This record gives sequence, C-alpha cells and structure tokens, in this order.
Amino acid sequence: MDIDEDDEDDIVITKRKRTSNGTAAGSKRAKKVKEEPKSARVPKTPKTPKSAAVSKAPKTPKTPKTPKTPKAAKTPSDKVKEETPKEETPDDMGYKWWEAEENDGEQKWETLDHNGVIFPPEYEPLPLHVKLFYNGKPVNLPKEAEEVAGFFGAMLETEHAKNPVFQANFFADFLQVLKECGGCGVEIKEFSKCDFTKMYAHFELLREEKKNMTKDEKKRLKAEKEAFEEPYKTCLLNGRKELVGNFRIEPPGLFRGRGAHPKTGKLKRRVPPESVTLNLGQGAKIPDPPPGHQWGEIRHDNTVTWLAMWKENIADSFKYVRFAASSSIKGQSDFKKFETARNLRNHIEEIRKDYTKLLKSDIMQNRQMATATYLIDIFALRAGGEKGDDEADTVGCCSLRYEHITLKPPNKVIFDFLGKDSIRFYQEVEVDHQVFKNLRIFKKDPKQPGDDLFDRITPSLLNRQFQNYMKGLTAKVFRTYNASKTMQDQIDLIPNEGTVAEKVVKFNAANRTVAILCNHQRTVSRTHNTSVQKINDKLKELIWNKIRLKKMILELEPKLKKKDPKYFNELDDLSKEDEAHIHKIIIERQKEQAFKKLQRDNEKLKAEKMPLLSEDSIKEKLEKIDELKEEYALELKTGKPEIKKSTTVEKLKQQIETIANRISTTTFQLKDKEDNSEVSLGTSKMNYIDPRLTVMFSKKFDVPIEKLFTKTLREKFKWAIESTDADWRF
DNA sequence: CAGCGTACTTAGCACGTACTTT
DNA sequence: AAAGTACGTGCTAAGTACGCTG
Repeated sequence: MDIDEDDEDDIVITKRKRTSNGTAAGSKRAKKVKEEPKSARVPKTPKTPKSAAVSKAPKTPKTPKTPKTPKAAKTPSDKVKEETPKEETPDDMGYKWWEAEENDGEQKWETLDHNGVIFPPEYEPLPLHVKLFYNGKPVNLPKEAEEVAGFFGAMLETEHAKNPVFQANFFADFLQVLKECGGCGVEIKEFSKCDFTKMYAHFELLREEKKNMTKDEKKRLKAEKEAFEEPYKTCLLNGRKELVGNFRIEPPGLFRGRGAHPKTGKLKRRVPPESVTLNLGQGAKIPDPPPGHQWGEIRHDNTVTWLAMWKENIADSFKYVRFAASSSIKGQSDFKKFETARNLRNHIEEIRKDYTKLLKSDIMQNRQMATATYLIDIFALRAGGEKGDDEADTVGCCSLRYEHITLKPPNKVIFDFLGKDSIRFYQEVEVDHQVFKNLRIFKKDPKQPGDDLFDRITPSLLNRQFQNYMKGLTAKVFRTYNASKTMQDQIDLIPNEGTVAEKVVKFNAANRTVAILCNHQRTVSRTHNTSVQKINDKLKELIWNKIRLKKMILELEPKLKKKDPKYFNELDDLSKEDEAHIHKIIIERQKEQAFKKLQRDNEKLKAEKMPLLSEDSIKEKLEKIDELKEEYALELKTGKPEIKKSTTVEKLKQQIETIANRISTTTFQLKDKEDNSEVSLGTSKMNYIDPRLTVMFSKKFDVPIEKLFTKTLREKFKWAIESTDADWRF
C-alpha cells in the first residue's frame, strides 16, 4: 500500500547539493558484488529500541562545568605545583596526578627522556635442509626472499593462507622481494607450484621444541628477556618515571587485514632505524641507534604524547610508540573523556528535543543531520567516516548505504552491515515514525544499492553541530555517554544482597547489556559447541535421574501421585530414545573409567617395577557394569526402576532436592555461557564504562575490586579506584 | 569545504598461563 | 597429573577527530 504518499512531511527541499561526487562516490561501491560477509555472525534476537525521550537528566544550566580533577582530597595542591622540576627523586611511579592541579592546554609535557625502541632480531636463515619447493624441486632462496616465504610457510594452516586475496598479495610481494635481491636461479611464476610444507613442518618443530623446554630453561629465557627490555619499559616524564606501552618496533610479516581487506597478505616490511623518528625533551640524551645505523629524525615536540614513530608501508600511515595505559598522560585523557561524556547528561535532553524537531525540517541536510544523530544516540552507531577502495568495505552511520537498511512499515528497520573490524551489525528494531519516514526518503527513487543514505552530511559536519551544544561533544561521545548511562541504570536495578559471587554475576550481566548496546562481539571459541553439548548431556542425565527417583517414590507409594500431581507431572518428559541414549552414555563412561583406572594403576606399578595387572583384574567390575546395563534395559521396558530395600520416600525426596539444585545451577551456567559466547565484555569495561561506576559498585556492594578489574585494569584505573566512593553517580 | 596528514582511541584475536575438572 | 577451559595480556589493525592547506 501507498503509505503517506501525500504526506507533506515527505516533501523536503533539497537546498545544497553536495558538490563534486555526490552520486559518483556512492555508486563506486554499487558495482561491488556483495559477497556474503565472511565473519557474518548469527543475527541476534530482535531488540526493541529504548525510547528516545526517556532521559531523566535534569535540564541544568548550560554552562559546562570544567572537568574538575577527581580529587581524593582537595589538599595541598598549590604546594605540589610549586615544586615542579625537581630532579632528586625521579624514581617514584606513584605520582597521583588526580591529586595535583589540573593540566589543560596545548603543551603535554615539560621534559621527556627515554631509551628509544627495541628492534626485532635480524632474520636468521633456515637450516639448509629446509627449503621452499617449486614445481617439486627445492629452491635456494636468498635470505631476504626466504624470510618472506617463511612468513607464509608459518601460516600455512591458518584461514589466511587459504584466502585467495591473501595468497595473491603475498605472492606479488614475494616475487618483488625476490627480484630486488637478484632472484634464485629458478623462474618462479605460479603460486600454485610453490610448496611450503617443508617450511611449515620446520616451524612446527620449533614450536614443539619450545613447548618441550624444561621449566628452568623457560624461566631463564624469560628472565633474559626481562633484563633486556628493562631500559625500554619506562621513561622519564617531567622527571617522573612512567611506563611505556609498546616499545617494540613491529616485526616484519604478512599483513593480516580483518574482513575482506584488499591488502591482506601484503608484506609488512622491516622497519630500519633510519625510518624511525624519536620524540624527546629538549636537551634529553639521544639514545644510541643500533650499531651501524642512524635515527631517521629527532624531534622535540611537547604538544604530542608519542615517544617514537615510524611510517608503515601497508596503508602508508604512522605507527607510534606511546605511554602505557596506566601512565599519567593516558589517565588524564581517559578521565577527561569520561568527564566529557558525563557532561553530556546536562545537554542530552535539549539535543534530543532539537533533533526530534529537526527530523521534520524542510532542509534535507538538516533532516539527515537529525536522523543520523538519532541513530547515533539510540543505536550507538559510530560516526562512519569515508573509506577508500583499498580498505575493507565497512561502514558507520554517515557511510551507511542503501543496501544496509531494510524498511518494514509501519516503523521497523532492519540494519545489516559490517562495522568496524568487519563485525556484523544486525538489528531488527522499531524506530520513531518520523525517522522511518526519513529513511524512506533517503532511499527514494534515483537512489539504488551502492548509494549513500546520508549523502549530504559527514562526520565533521555532525561534530561541528555537536560542538554548538557542548565543548568537546563529538559523535563518539554519545557511545561513551550511553554506555556509562546504561551501566549506571543497570547497577541501580541490582539489589544489594547475596554472596559476592552472585553480585559479580549481576555486575557482569549489567556489563553485558552495555556490550550488546555497543555491539562488542567475539568469535565463538572453537570448543564452544562441544562444551555446550557436554553440559547438555550432563543436564539430560540429571533430569533423567530426577525422573527416575520420582518413579521410585510412586512405586513405594502410588497414591502420592493424586496428592501432588504437579510434583510428578514431568514423569513422561523423556522419550524412550533419550532414555536409552542416557543409559548408553552412563554405561560407556563407567567402562571407560574402569579401563582408565587400570591404566593408571599399571603405570604406578611399572614405575615401581612391579608386575602389571591384566584386563582380567577388572573383570568383576565390568561384569557389574553389564548387570547395570541389563537392569537399565529392563527398566526401559517396564518403566519401573529397581528399588533398593533400604530406600524410603524421605530419602528419595532428599536426593531429588539435591539433583534439582544441581539442575538449576547447571542450567544457569549453560545459559550464561550461551549468552556470553559471542559477546565480549572486555572492550566496554576498558573503554566505555566509566571506571568510577565499577569502583562505586565495588564499594557499595562490598565486592572486592579484584573481582571486577584485572590487575592491568586496576593500574589503568587507579585514579578512579582512589577517588571514588560508594555513592558516586555517573 | 575537500582532502590530506597527524595523533589519538577503540577493537578483536592469538597465545600463554592460571585455574578447574576429570 | 593430565587434560580441558577460562582468563589475561600483548599485539596491531581499524576506527574517530581535527587542523592545515590549497
């Protein structure tokens, strides 16, 4: 049917045209055949969106409170400020920036000293007997080319190595390197004639050897590594010791792009010191470059926070060596991030009111702006900047295309697209009516698959609008805000009762709501299905056992069935087949156990040089098991389990009770496992949930923080742990 | 403004290790 | 004690954001 064809809301003035490549840019993707996303995960069960207008945030004065540093105690901060560059005790890592004066501005540091970076070890040629085979014959590769071939050889059994794009990119770069170093005497032309299996086997062997090293060897190696890394692990920032994050230059290898990345498999080249730029304080000692080398450049830029940088050859972008997450610099910016997000609560009401109005704007650009804001706010979409043809085809809000949404009147929208990291975003939701109408307009006639839905706006345009409401407000802040707000709301729903373990489970459930909001996924572990199957089997067996015990009760006192029919109404829940299957499993397991025990005993005897036991020794056991088997068979026929003489109804009821408990805990565990199998909690805990919420929960609910934050997270969020109390609110 | 360069946050995966279970 | 599983961390890819330039 023709809904609202005459609705005047649908008439939008198209004021400004997007200049250069309005449609051209859109349709370049159109040609692309939409391959089934490789990482496509099973769509989640449909969700209903939270309604847009449920903000409880009070409409408060618009003057943004400048983020106050989270002062544990607002004490002698002036004092701290006075004694700035003192160089007597540069060793304390316990600097509490959150107790000092805040530092806002362009300049990021006063002095910076560090020892440079660690380079990966030189390539060591393979032993002479390990070769690449071409056309069935071993090839003598120059070491530069051998290294590259080895990269592929080591990955032979991975999914990457089966990917044609990966193969092609690798092969092209391999041939290039081979050419650069003068060839190998044999004309290598076809990838399919290359045989890496000998190389693979060699690497497997090395792995095996490494695994089989004795404990002491491993320990020694680890200690050596520690000692070597020691100087690089820390640096001096304003005279204070701080941890460095990634102090190693990335080793060469084959680029492992995520999703359908056009450049996956390309050679990531070795980074020479000559292409590394160091950033140090003026007058700081310049670390020695590796012997025979020079640093590319030395800078003294105190407006940035990186210690070293190099250009990478895949996307031609920069890689940085930075401070660790627990450093004061990162901590401060993390704190600022959460304060900005928190500040959004003072503006969100107005923002929502405005975009709701603008959804009906006469100006197309405004309508797109309002609609995009709605999607970012309600569904936590990312901004969605433009991407090139040489990157994986993934999208966010502003880069959504025609084919990414399906409209189902009256107001249902199905999102289906690949987001960051080629993670599938699939949601069937109901949206505001005007949003629905707008989306329909954005898909209207000349538009076709491949075209941008939002063809008149960009993330920077959006962000510029956001700044009008609040300093520092950008699209990504909405994700942080909504994530933390959701967490606060979820925590508010948790009753303060039960054991610590129970409270942790509740906390994780709240955490999970946030992770789902942000679409944080993980691949289900390889072993997931089997382990679920195992738990299910266990569960079935428990249920069978329970039913069986109830049947026994009825055998003892048949009239109980009438008295309490509910208690006995599950008696026919298991089919004969299921029952037989369970019998089989039990029998097999018992036999297996008997044999295993025999083996164990024999090993012991062997060690003591005693005569071994033969299989006859467990004959008796096996006979007993066979008896049981027959008993079960009979039981299956009659439906009446055999009863021990000493049994009473009371005892049976007691046993049933125990089993019922086990069933409920196991069921719960199973559900938890399933619910969590493809949701990743870590990302939201680390990046989106204001850590002060977690600390507040810990204190208010009396759950040790160790149960909520790992050691690294405790270090990263030390500022929150030391400055938050039980009644803190986001 | 587009388009690029730069700098910073966010993200999942691989792998080693710690912890449980059998 | 071995095997299986869950957890924690390191690694590095993939985003966002923003200023500058022509």
